[in-house]
Amino acid sequence: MPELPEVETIVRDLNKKIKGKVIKSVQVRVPKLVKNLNTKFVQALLGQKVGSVTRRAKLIKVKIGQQKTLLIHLKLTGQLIYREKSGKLTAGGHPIPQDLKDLPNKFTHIIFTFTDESHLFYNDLRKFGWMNLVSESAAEKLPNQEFGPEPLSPEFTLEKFKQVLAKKSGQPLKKVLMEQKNIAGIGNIYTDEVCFYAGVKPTRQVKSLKPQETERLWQGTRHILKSAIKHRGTSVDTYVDISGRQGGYIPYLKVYDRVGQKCKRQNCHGVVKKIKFNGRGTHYCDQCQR
DNA sequence: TATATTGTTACACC
DNA sequence: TGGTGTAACAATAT
Repeated sequence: MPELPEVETIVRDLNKKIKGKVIKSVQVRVPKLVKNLNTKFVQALLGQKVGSVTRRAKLIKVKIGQQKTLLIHLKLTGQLIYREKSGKLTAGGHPIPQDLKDLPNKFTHIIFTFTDESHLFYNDLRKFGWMNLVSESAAEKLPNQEFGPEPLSPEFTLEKFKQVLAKKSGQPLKKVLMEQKNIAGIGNIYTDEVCFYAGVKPTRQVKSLKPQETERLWQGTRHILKSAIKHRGTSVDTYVDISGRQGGYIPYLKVYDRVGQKCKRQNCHGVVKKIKFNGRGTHYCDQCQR
């Protein structure tokens, strides 16, 4: 499921692959995935040149022509897959999920074709994702009302993190870390991983955190997100990059999806537990997380 | 067939 | 009015 590191990986790849290409055709097979869909959606895209691709939280922003931006949210199971004209997937020997070898497949809902006959496929098993074509100015303004600071930006200092926590001192840690208005881009996987890094249970009340724990949470947020980007994200579900390759961060997961397995902390003999908390599957080691 | 899945949002409530 | 907490929602696999 794409969170900040997975979306960042996709954005970087899109910049390499589709920036500068001109849109030749757009096929919308499942209309509900396009917000404000009308005849102008396709019309406004045709013949336009793709500009730079950026990210805000888990939202992908694709500049279209001079004045428009295409917003894309992958939600749980959205995939963007880029394919050259030949249609052959060249992942350099990496394994490709069977259903991605031959596209479009039954989960392909939107298809962009560029003038060089390359394609960008939007696949979505659950159909929870969406895209929306908006004016560039709207794209610049809107996200800043919806999202807190980017955790990897220079503005996300320890002081800033403390301020965010101070406003939510009565809430449980996990809830605060996952709320996009507080900090942008962290989802269920990386929340659990950050809490493990800091040696703190995700269920802790924010106001109970000691200064040292707060600092480790801040460090952990930055360290883990950076590391996950370096390894091109985590594929626990359907996530793949735009070439169909899975992310390489799975071996580095300490608690997420490791229920019943031995704690990876040195000298800790605990076993990873899984509970339902804040409505979500939550993983931690109760030996070394306090 | 019931259930789990998760990011987002609608909505009830104080 | 605004903050908060809960439930609903999307569709599918198992």
